[in-house]
Amino acid sequence: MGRVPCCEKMGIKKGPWTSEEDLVLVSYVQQNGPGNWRSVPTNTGLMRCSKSCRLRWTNYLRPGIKRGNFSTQEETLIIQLQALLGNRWAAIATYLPQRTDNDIKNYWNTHLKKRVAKKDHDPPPPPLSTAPTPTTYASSTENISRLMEGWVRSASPGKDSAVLVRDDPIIKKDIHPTYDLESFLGISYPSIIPSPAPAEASEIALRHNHHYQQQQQSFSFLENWLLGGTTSALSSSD
DNA sequence: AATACAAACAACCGCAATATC
DNA sequence: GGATATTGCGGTTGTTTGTAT
Repeated sequence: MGRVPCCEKMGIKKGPWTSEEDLVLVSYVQQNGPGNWRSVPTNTGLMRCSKSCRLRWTNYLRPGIKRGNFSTQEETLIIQLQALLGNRWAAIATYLPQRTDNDIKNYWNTHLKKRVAKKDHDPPPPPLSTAPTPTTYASSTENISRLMEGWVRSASPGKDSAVLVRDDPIIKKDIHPTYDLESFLGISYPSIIPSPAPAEASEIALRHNHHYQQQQQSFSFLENWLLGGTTSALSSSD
C-alpha cells in the first residue's frame, strides 16, 4: 500500500490564500494549537490540504514572524551561514528566529545569490555588530492585522472570527544555535537568544522572552480589535 | 498608454525523517 | 520490527508587481 496523499485531491483549493481563509486558520490554531494539521481542513471547513494549512501558518501567520526588508546584518548573516551550511535553510533560519526558512530561501535566491556571485572577488563584508540595530520586527500582530485589514473591509466585524492569542506554542523545536558557529561568525544574538548556555536553558529563555514579546504585541492589537477598537487598532499597528 | 520583460514573493510538490500504532 | 501517518525541508513553479521600451 502506497503512501496516501495528505488529503483528497478533489475539491482542494490551491493558490493564494484569502483573508477569510487566513482568519479561519488563525482562529483554529489559536483554539487548538498548531499540529494535527490533517484535521484542520475537516474541522475548519477550509478547502485546503493539511499541508497547505501548515505551510500557510508556518510561513505567514505564525506569531513572531518578521516580514519586510532584510537588514544589512541579516543579509550578511545569511550570506555567511549559507557559505557555511549550504542550502540548509531551516538551519539558517534558526539563526534568524523571526524569519522563515522560506523567506530566507526566497531572499537568497532573488537577491543574495546574484550579489554574492557578483562580488566574489570583493572584500568580505564588515564584521557584524554585537549590538544589532533595532529593526521593525513585525509579529503575528502585523501579519494578522494585514489580513484583518482586508477582511474588515469586506466583512462585518461582528462575524464570528478570530480568537485571542492566548498562547504561543510555536517555538521551533530545533532552535539551538551552535555557539561555536556563533563565535566563528563573530556575532552575538539579540537579547532573546542567550549567550552560550546549555541548550535547554537557552531554549527556555528564548521561549519565555519570545512568548512575552508576542503576548505584548498580540494582546494589544487583537484585544483592541475584538473589544471594539478595530479601526484604531489597525491604524496603530504600524 | 500599451506591451514585454524581470524581479519578488507566495505557494506547491516530492522526498526524507520522525512519530505512532 | 514493520507499516502507516504526520511533519519538516528544499527545490521549483505560478502569480503578482514593478520597470523599461
